[in-house]
Amino acid sequence: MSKPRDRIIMLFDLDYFYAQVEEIKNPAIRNKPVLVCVYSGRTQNSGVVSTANYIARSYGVRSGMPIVLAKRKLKDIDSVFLPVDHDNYKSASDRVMAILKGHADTLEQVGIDEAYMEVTAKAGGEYARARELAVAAKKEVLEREGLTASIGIGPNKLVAKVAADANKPDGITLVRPEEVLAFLFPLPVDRLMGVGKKTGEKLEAMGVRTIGELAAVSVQRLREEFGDSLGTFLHNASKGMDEEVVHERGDADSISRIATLKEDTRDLGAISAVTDVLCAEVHERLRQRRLSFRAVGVVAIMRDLSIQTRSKTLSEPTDDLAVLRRTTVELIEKLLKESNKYVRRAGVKVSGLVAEKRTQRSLTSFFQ
DNA sequence: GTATGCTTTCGGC
DNA sequence: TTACGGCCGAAAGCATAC
Repeated sequence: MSKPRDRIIMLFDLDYFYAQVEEIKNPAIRNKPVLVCVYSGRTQNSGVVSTANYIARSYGVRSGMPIVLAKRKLKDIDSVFLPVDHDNYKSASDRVMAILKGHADTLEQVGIDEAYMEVTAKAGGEYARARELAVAAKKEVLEREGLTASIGIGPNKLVAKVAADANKPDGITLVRPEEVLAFLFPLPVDRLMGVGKKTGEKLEAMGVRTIGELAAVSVQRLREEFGDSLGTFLHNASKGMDEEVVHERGDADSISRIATLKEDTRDLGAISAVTDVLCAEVHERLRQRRLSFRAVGVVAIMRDLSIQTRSKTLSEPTDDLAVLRRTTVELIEKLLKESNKYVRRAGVKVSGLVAEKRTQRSLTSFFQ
């Protein structure tokens, strides 16, 4: 068994990304609360805040907050509400990621505004040099794109991620291996990636609030409470141990579209009318990437915001829009049969994506 | 028992 | 007091094959 060499990993995280891109596009809004929103189209202000700048956050506005609630928090404050402009954010993101590649051994983009950077070789294994790389990356992104970012540096992805969150916006946080425990222990457990609402509440009930308190619980106890997988993960994470490798990611391996219905309904025809459009949009994206799909999934977000999904794997891949539509309707029908709730939003997803083979047309269809 | 595949849920951004 | 998007990947949970 060979011992893996010590790694140095950075997490690069663009600050309040969508809102920051909007500030660059229109600098006049920079000194006001800026909220980039997803408008669902159901009523004038139905939808949620996707990203808010730090001025808006100082009034209590948060990502995922209903727009109407954000409006209430900003009553009588001169604020800017903008709809998402995904194409613009994507092109800014692409340019930033291209810059980051030049500062890393390996770049793993996560979402539109974050990337893990393995810098072990580039930094020669030295944290002081890793910091210089972080400074250089931030400088180049600021000079070329006008965007600030926050960076965490540590011995693995888990520590790098927590470190990046420790000093935002426009910060660099470096945690050397010998500093990991002192850095993590005072922090609340939910700062660990993988500890969300559910796990956080369960830990709270066990009297565990901080990462240090989590580290004091035996791995046996954690495995009893959370199962082998999550229990082992929590134990390792509490001590800042993580072996996840930084790997470049290819294109997404699923394509999905979802939309909010004009009104809640259980009518198959009304829902199909919407999913037919979503299917066509998914199909267009498949066509652009020259892909066939082998699995189809539907999702329904019900009136009470609970989520139901159904999916079906086909016997062989296809690129046929009619098959996509038919399968979607079939799955929605099944879902409605198995739930009595009203549907608020409906979505379609294809997965099992494979490079399109030359479509083998049957003799009958060939002669038709 | 282990490996693999499929469906559904969870949760980050 | 309520309020409420659109993506994505990972993992859980279960079934089947060997």
